[in-house]
Amino acid sequence: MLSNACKYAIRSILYLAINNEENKKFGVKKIAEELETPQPFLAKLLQQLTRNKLVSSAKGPTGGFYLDENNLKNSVWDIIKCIDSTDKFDQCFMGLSSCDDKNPCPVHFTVAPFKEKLFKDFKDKTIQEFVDEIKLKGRHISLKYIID
Amino acid sequence: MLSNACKYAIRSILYLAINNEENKKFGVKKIAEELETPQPFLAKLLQQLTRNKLVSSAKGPTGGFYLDENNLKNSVWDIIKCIDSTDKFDQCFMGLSSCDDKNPCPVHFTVAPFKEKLFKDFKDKTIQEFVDEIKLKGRHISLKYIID
DNA sequence: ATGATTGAAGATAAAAAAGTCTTTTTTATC
DNA sequence: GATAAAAAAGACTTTTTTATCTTCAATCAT
Repeated sequence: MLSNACKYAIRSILYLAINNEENKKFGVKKIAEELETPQPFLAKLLQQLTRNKLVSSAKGPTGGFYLDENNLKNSVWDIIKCIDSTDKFDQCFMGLSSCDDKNPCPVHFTVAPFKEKLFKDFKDKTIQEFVDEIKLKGRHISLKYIID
Repeated sequence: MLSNACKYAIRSILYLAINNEENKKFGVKKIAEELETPQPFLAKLLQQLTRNKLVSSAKGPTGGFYLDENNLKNSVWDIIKCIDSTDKFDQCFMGLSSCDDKNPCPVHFTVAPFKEKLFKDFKDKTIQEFVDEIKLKGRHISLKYIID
């Protein structure tokens, strides 16, 4: 459903949001290591996110990526729009060009409520709200410090 | 989640199952037209399905593809295994290499029950049972004769 | 000032997925 | 038997996705 690129992008932004502190920035190297993603590929993605104002950046030593107040007001949906385009979410699981409650594919009524829930997570919440919930509920977006 | 190839394959088999009649066979051209899929691409897929005994075929004039009794005992899951491999279903929606109830990604508890339901549809039912339900409940797998 | 560090940008490469084309083989029918 | 219709097989092409590499620009620290 989501491309690798988009997964990396979402997790990067969540990583920045979770570790967000006044004047703290993170280099590509650090982020790529934490999330276990290919570094140069992630660099390109962060550039794209920065161009689209989903992430903030500073060059030079002590530079890096971070989220400002406005960045935190975006949604996960905005990230998907930026990297993947959201077409896939409208498309039928079975590949029918038209699939809805009236003319449902065999799994339509399994997929539809799932999409509804995802939309609630991705569209309605800001990044800030999203990570507040992540922290509250103990979700994770990196694999480096898993409790087993 | 499913590749185009796999969607075409599933819908082809469902098409054959729905229209299954003693001694009735369907050529690639017919199936591709009905399902609105690229014909030569579908031909390759049907070959692959035939090699793997998910579909039966007969060459020569009056030949074509059809499902025999054994073919109807397979599941949609078998088709997915044949065309796509089922790895994607085990993978985390966010791309984490380990994501489960203990160490869940932010959308794990949204995705997990959805997968459960899909598995019930795809793993537990035979093609025959699947299409019986399709007929009973009025689902569709082609787009050509949609009631609007 | 200047050099080290970090992001920005663009070109390029590799791999996977999607799709096409051509030739061969089988077989029913005339 | 010849012919035509259909699947089988394999090579080939195109597009998309994923990933890398190299050069340039900015800027902090000394």
